[in-house]
Amino acid sequence: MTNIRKVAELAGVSVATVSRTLKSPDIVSPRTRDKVLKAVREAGYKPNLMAVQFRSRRTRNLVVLVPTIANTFFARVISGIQEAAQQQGYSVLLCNTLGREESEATYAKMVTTRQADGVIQLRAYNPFPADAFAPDTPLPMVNACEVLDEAPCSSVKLDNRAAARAITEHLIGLGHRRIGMIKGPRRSPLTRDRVAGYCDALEAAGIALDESLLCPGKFTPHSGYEAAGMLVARDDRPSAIFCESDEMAIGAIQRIKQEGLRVPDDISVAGFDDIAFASFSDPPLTTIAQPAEAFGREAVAMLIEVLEGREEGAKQRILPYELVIRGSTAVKR
Amino acid sequence: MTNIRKVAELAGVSVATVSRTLKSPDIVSPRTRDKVLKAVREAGYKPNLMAVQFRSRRTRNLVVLVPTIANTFFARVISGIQEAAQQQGYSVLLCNTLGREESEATYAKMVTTRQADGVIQLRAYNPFPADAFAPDTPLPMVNACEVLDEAPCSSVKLDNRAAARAITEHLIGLGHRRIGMIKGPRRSPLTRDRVAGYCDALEAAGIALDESLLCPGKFTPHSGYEAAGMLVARDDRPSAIFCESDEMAIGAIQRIKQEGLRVPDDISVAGFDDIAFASFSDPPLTTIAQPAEAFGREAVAMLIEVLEGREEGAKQRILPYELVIRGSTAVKR
DNA sequence: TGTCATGATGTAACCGGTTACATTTCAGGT
DNA sequence: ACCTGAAATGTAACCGGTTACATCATGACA
Repeated sequence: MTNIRKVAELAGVSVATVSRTLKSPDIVSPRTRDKVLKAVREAGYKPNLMAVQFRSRRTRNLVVLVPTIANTFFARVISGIQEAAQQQGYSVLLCNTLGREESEATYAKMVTTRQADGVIQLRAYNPFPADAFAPDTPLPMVNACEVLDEAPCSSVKLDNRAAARAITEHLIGLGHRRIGMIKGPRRSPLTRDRVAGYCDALEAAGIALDESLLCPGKFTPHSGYEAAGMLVARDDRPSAIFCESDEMAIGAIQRIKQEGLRVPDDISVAGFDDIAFASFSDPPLTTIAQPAEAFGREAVAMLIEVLEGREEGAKQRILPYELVIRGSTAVKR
Repeated sequence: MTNIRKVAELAGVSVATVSRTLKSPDIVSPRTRDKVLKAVREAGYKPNLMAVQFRSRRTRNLVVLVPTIANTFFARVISGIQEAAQQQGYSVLLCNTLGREESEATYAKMVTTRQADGVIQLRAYNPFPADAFAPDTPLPMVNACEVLDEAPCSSVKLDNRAAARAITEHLIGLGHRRIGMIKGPRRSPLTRDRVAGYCDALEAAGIALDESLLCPGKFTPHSGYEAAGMLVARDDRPSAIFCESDEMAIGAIQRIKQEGLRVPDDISVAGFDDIAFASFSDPPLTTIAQPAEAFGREAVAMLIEVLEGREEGAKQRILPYELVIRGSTAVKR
C-alpha cells in the first residue's frame, strides 16, 4: 500500500512536506507543491484515514440508534440524518436495536471505544446505565423524535401534545363526541404527550374522558388492526378513532371495513406521521404531517455543535407539525 | 483518557502483559491476570478501537450503498445486513445514495481510504470507474438484490425471471389474456429480468406480446398511480396488471378505483416484494414474497468470506421466492 | 552444580499520518 | 559583505495499541 513515505521519497521531499501540501497547500512553495502533487498522482496515493482518525482522535462517525428501520417514519428521519451528516463530512453507523437492550449497549460502547464521536437516538431510552461512564466524560448524544424528560442532552421533537390536541379537535369539530384512541406502548413519552393532547381537546370541549376508549398498540399495522377490533366490537363504539401512527391507522381501517362498517361514513379514522402510504390508503388518511427529514438534519446539526464544543447546555428544538385533512374523517351522522 | 500504559503502571506490569491479558488470558499467569484485570476495572479502561483498527489495518466496518432507505423493501434488506453484521462483529456504515453518482463515489472511497473493509450494494450500478483503482487491489464488494451481468463480484438475488413468470402465469390461469405490466426504469437489470419472465409466461400460453402494455414506473406509489392511469384510459384496457413493486401496485389500485373500476372485479392487480402494507391494502395484494432480510444476511456472509480471504471467485446465490395469493387478483369475467 | 527447556514477562519497533520545533534558504536593508 | 527575519523545509516525537524478539525465572535432569 502506498503511504506518505513512499510519496515523499518519490517527490524527493520529507513526509512533513507531503502532509502540508495536502492539508494546507498555501504554505508550501509552488515548485514543491507541483512535485508533490505529481508524486501523489503517480503513486495513486490515498491517505489512510484510519491513521488520520487515530491521530486526531476523531472518527467523524455518528452512531444512529433506531428501534426498527422498517418503520417508514424512522426511515425518513434517517434519510435526513444521512444527508446532513454527509454534507458535514460525517458518516452514519446504523444500529437497528429492535428494542433489544444489549444491542443498544453494544452501540453505546462504540463511543467509549472511539469508533464513533457521538450518538443520535430515535427512541428515548437510556441505553447508558449511569455507572457505565466516568462522570467526567459526558456522552455526546442527542435525542430525535422522542425525548425523555430527564435526558440531559439536546433534543429535537414535535410538540406532540399540541399536535394530538389539534387532530382531536378536528374530530370534535366534525361532531364526534365518542372518540377512541389507539395509542403506543405505555412507557413511551411520545404516547404520554399525545394522550395528554387528546385529553386536552376533550376537556376543552366539555367531553368526559372514557379511559376504556384508549387502546394500546405497537405502532404496527397489525396492532392497529387488533386494537380497532376491540373498539368496534363494543356496543357503545366510538364514531371516530385517533391512531398514534399511520401504520396503526391503516390496520384499523382494514379491520373496520372487515367488520362491515365504512370509513369515514360510520367511523372516522385519523393517523399520525403522514407516511408515504397515508395518501394511498382507501380512504386517504387524515393525519398529522411531521417534518421527518428535518428531525434528522436538526439532530445532526445539534450533535455536531456539541462535538465541536460550541454548545454546552442541553437545547430543545421543536419543529412544526401540520394537520393534513384527507378522506378518512368526515362529519358525524 | 485512560490508556493501556496507565493500566500497566497501575498493575505494575508492562503494556505487553496488559494487552496479552485482554487478548489471550490463558498465556499469562493467574496472579498477573488478576492484578491486571483489577487495574482495568479500577481505571475504567476501554481499549481505543481506533488504535486497534489502525494497527490491524481492519476497521470491521461495512459500507452499504442503498438508493433510498425510504423504500420498505430496502429497509428490510438493511435490517438483515445489520443483524448479520453485528453478529459477526462488524458495523454498518449506511449510505443513502439517492441515485446521485457523486454520493456513490464518496462512499466507494471509504474503502480505499480504509474507513471500511468492504461494500454491499443494493443496486447494481458500478460506482467505481475502472481507473479509480489499482488493478492489483480488487474492491471487496457484493451485490444484493440486483446484479449486473458484468459485475466481477459475488451476489445474492432472486430468480426474478422465474418469479415474474410465476405471477404472470397465475394471472393467465385466472383467464386473463390482456395483461399490462408496470415495470421499473429501463436500465435496471431487475426490470429486464422481470419483463423477460412476463414474456416467457405469455409466450408459453400462446399470447402475443403487446409492447404498448408495458409502462415504466419508478418504484413509487405515485408512479404506479400515473402508469395505471395510462393503462386504464385505453379502449382496449387490460383486465390485469402486474406491477414490479408493491408500492407501484398500491398506487395503481388507487387510480383504478378513482376511475370508477373495481379491483379485482374489473381489473386484477399483482405486485412484487410483499411489503408489510401489501396485506393491508384494499384489497390485499397478490404478490411475490422475497426473503428480504435473508438477502441482507447472505450478502454479509459472502462479503465476510471475501474479506477473510476464504473465497476468491465470484459466487452467485439465488434465494427462493413465494407466490402469495390474496384478494387483488380474481378470475376474469 | 551446571545445562537446558519451558513458560512468563519486558522492551521496543511498528502501523501512517500530524505537527512542534529545529534548521535551512533567501530576500531585503545597512 | 553582513545581519535579520520570514518563509520553506526537515527531523522526530507522538497517538495507543500489537507483537516479534529478548530476557528472566523456574524446575527437571544428568
